[in-house]
Amino acid sequence: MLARLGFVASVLSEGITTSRACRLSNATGDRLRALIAENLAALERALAFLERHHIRLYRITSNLIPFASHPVNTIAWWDEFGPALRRLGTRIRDLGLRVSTHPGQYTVLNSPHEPIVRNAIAELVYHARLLDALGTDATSKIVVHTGGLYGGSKPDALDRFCGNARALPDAVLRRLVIENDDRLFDADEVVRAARALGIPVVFDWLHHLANPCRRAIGDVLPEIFDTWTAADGRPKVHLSSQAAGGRPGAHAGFVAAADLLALLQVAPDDPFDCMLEAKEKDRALIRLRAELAPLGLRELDLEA
DNA sequence: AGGTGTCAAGTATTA
DNA sequence: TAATACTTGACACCT
Repeated sequence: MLARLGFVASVLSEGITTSRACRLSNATGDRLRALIAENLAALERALAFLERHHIRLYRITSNLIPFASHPVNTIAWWDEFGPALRRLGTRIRDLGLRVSTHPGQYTVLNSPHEPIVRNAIAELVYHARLLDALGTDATSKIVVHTGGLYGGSKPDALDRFCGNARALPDAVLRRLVIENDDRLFDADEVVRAARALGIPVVFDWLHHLANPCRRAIGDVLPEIFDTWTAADGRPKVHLSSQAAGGRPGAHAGFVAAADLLALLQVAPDDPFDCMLEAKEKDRALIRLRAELAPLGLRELDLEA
């Protein structure tokens, strides 16, 4: 059952971007401060948009604080911008909004290379610090992939992931969730690692189509939903449609209602949150809603 | 002002 | 060994 639809970062229909950035070569303290202030102000405008459209699921960009985990950024931004962050957090809570983050492809916790793991940890600590500074609860998640193979076996790669994950600060681990990817680790493999760690799994529909697990997904999804405890909040899935003509796994601009209907066919009856990963962002959400309405399908939380 | 090459970071594939 | 895709937008330099 569909509880909420959400989207990622920019609000295209209002030209709001929350990820102003600069090049490393001109990342001075002043420049970074100005960018942070701009991004936080943009996030506030994004929240107003979410309120107007009764959208209660949203992914905050990793670029909100530029170079947050890079040594060039020595700003104690969580202090300096603490009041602004707390204000945003209060707004988020008042809206009943569930926010999450999704560190990018360079955050690889299972790398056999120590400096890369160190950087991944720094990036995850940044994400946790951001969500903590907003004062969101443990239903605000940080979504990561499990990483690469490095010419070795999948069990070894997942063991390395679990070992490094277990050593993370609790502030990170309580928010950490893992997602099936479109090339290596399928839904079934990821759920086994997640159970070993006691953390939830975000199921990604398009990744599953590109990289399906051996077992029937209808049998795996109940196990995935079960990884979400009351403290973690509702199960969350990622939904996108295949880009026509793109390589398998490439995101389309919009999300086809048929993909959501197919997901609902195989998903358990429990309510879940659904993050749309589409190039057209908020426009994709609005359009999908419009396509669902005639089918008598709406988000459960819109009733409340 | 607009067009375009480039950008912190990793991994894996292809040439 | 080197280039490139992934995904992605946005900067920054050039015309």
